[in-house]
Formats: sequence, C-alpha cells, structure tokens
Amino acid sequence: MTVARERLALPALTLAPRLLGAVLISDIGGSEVALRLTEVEAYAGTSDPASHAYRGPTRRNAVMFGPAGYLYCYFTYGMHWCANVVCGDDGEAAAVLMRAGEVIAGIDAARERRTSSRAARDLAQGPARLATCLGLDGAANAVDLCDPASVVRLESMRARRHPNIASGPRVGIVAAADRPWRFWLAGDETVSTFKPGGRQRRSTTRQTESS
DNA sequence: AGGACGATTAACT
DNA sequence: GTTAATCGTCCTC
Repeated sequence: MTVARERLALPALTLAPRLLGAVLISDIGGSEVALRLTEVEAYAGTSDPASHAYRGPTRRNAVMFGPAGYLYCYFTYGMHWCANVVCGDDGEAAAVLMRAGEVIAGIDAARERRTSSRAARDLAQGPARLATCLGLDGAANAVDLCDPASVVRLESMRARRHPNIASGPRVGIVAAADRPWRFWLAGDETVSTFKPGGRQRRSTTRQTESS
C-alpha cells in the first residue's frame, strides 16, 4: 500500500522523522529492491540556504516546486545520484533527502549494482550508495511515489513517529550547517558514518583566506 | 563563454 | 588522516 499524498504534504522538518522506518521499493531494471529508511535530512526550500531550491526554480529543481510525493533525483560530484522525497504544499520546495537504509528485499540485485560493497550494511549506507543500490538516476526523477503502478514507490510509513530517533547537523553542506535537520534511527548499523563539515576546499582557490 | 563547486565515494598513505 | 575521480549546474563576466 503506497503512502497517500496528503500524508507527505508536510513541512520537511515534520515529515523527515516520520519517514524513518518507511519502505522505498524500486522495480527498476527487472528486479525489485526494497529499503527500510534509517537516515534522512530535511531541506526546507527557498528559506533554507542549504537547499537546491534556495535561489528559486531552475530546470534541475523543478520537481521540488510541485506537489508532494514525487521523487527528486539529482546528479552531483560528476558521478553520483542522490534521491529526495518532495514534500510540503504545491508551490513550496520542501524535500527530504534519503541518506541511508536497510535493504530488506532484493539484496542480490542491490549487490550487483554496488560492486564495491561486500557487507549488507554498506549497501545503502550513504545517499549515493542508496540511489545506486535502488537503480535511481535521472530516469527516476519526478516519479510519483504514491502511485502503485510507479517503478519507485513509498510504502509502510508509520502512523506514529518511531520511538528511537536521534538528530544532528546535516552532512556535507556549508550553508546552515548548524541546523540539526538530519534524523536517524539511533543505534542502527546502516546509518552513514560520514561526519558533518563539507567537502575540502580546492587547494587552488581561496589562497588568501587564512590570513 | 568561462570557471568554481557540489546534499559523495573509494582508494590511498 | 588525505585526495582523485568527474561533469552538470549555476553564477559571473
């Protein structure tokens, strides 16, 4: 049973912790992979300096400005895809980044896509790893997660917030890095281990900053 | 038209 | 602990 769209039409900060424990199912490439979400981050939209929507609509972020319940996939670092659940009201650009999960079905297919991983806990431990093991890329952008006929669907969202949720700063961002908008299931071994702080600055730039 | 950088990962020392 | 990989997007001429 897919999640009803109105249950996703909430602010990102409200929806993010409620998505923990929900199941994302992918039927891409002739195989089914199901993932129980264990780590997410809220991105509030045009009011959030860390959001892709902060500077207004563009071709890339267009789906974020539409109704809740659609998948927003984006390409980054020249090689990786990451995936969000669009939320909020139509016209708002709120979204929740899915950062990690536990593969609960289709683990063989997930392993085929994640050739560098051996341990089950690593398969979707990180946002780009998660997208890879589900086969998510640009072709999955704007897929309706609430439609039972879609190739990617969201199911089994809890009626009540999971009892064991931790939170802290979002990973890999520079702007608004102090906001504790990352949520995860405390103690779950599939939660990513990367630390906040953002990518290293290129050595060829900002040479005068240190003084 | 040019360039900086990114909601990251894997492979190094 | 550090760094290369690799290119679409967006900002600034």
